[in-house]
Amino acid sequence: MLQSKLFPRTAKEAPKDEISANAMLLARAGFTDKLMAGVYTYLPLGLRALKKIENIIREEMNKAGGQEILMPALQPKENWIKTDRWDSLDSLFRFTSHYSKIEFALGPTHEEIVSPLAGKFSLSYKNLPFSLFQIQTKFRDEKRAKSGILRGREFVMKDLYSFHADEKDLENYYEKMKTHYKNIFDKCGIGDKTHLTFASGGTFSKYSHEFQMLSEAGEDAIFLCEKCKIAINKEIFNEQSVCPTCGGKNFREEKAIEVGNIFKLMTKYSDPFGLKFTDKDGNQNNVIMGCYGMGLTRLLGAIAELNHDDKGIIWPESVAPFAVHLLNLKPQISNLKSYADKLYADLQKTGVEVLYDDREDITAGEKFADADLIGIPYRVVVSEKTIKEDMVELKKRGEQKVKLITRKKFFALFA
RNA sequence: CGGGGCGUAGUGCAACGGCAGCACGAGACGUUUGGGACGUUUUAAUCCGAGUUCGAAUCUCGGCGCCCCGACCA
Repeated sequence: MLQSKLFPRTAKEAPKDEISANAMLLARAGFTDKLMAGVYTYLPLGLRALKKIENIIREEMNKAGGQEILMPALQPKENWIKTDRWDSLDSLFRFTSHYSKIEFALGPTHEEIVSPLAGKFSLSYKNLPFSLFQIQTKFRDEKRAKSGILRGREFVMKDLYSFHADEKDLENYYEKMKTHYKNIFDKCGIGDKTHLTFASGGTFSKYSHEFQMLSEAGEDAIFLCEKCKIAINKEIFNEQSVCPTCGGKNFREEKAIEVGNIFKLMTKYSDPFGLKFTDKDGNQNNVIMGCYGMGLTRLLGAIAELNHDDKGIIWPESVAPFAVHLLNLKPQISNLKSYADKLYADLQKTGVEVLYDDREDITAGEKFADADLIGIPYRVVVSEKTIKEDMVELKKRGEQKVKLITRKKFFALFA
């Protein structure tokens, strides 16, 4: 991608109404644009990063045996009446068609859709277990949208629903899903900071689990067990201050961002929708369900929140919108231009994603500042200095040292 | 939903009740070019509606919007 054509340009100052680090940096660097409170456009750089996260999640959900589907965001009132959530769920967006007077909801989650969906097809124990997931835009009428993309009224979420013949099978799958979630956070570069957290299970199981990433920007308080590094959330902590995993009693209170959560739904949704299966003996039983959520846009914000300095974002390689930021300090000098153009073309041929700062009449300082702000992992500089020695200058974002290496060595990094 | 703060060029900030100004950005010309360069010049704004006043960006009331704290968040 040529930076001279990249929409939009970066901004020196953050919008005055953004306070949180993720929102200020993502806005300045041109990743996001706010349309209204809690509603954001994902610009080319932001969408690229979001797609990286999406693919990491999709790959892991496929490994978990999930089958990807796409359910409607526009949903009929009746489904929500059946579960009593039409009136009770504050965050449900509801509206009426001007023509037919039919009432609709905008989906904040999809138990009300996926449960009857599964129930449309006669299930036997032979079909179970199976799981369905989607990556889709959700709508929640938040009382208070906040912290940039961390809590939005419209956001992108992965939600997976699993269907089982008995509780034991759900339990097994649920445990496996913890590992898949951990893999995702590891791949996104926040594994070290993200802790499995015991949370209230509601009326159907003792606990649910959250995945909480330590951050001062977080809105949740968790209590981290000093012994096993598993956490329990405030609600649970008030009831019992013993670690459910290791029995430890020493906790450290931390602020954290909830980047995922998983629930055992049991029959809470199969019940109202009559989602049953036929067992070996020909009896009809309720399907046992689990659900597993993860906010992609929130994850993007959390990663930016965790990985930045005063100059900009420091993207993990797995999530960065590009792998290499190629800076030509003086594109108006023709041999520098042809050298950098060739490097750009060769990188692309090798399959390296590269953002090429080919802009003329922009000072070197501004190019460096933009590179720091955008936060692409590898910065490669072409200048009179480097071309003289037929070397490229390489610097990793977040590190101080700059080194001159041969083209060959540089390309070997991406072999 | 309770409390607090704030709405002025594209962005960030000024302006005692009395000519809306500065910087950045964007455009033009020239000089520059390894950490957000310089000169000349052009461009562009008072959230909406009432009220008080000779006169309102400024005061009052209402609305709308945004941010923060809290509550809430299957």
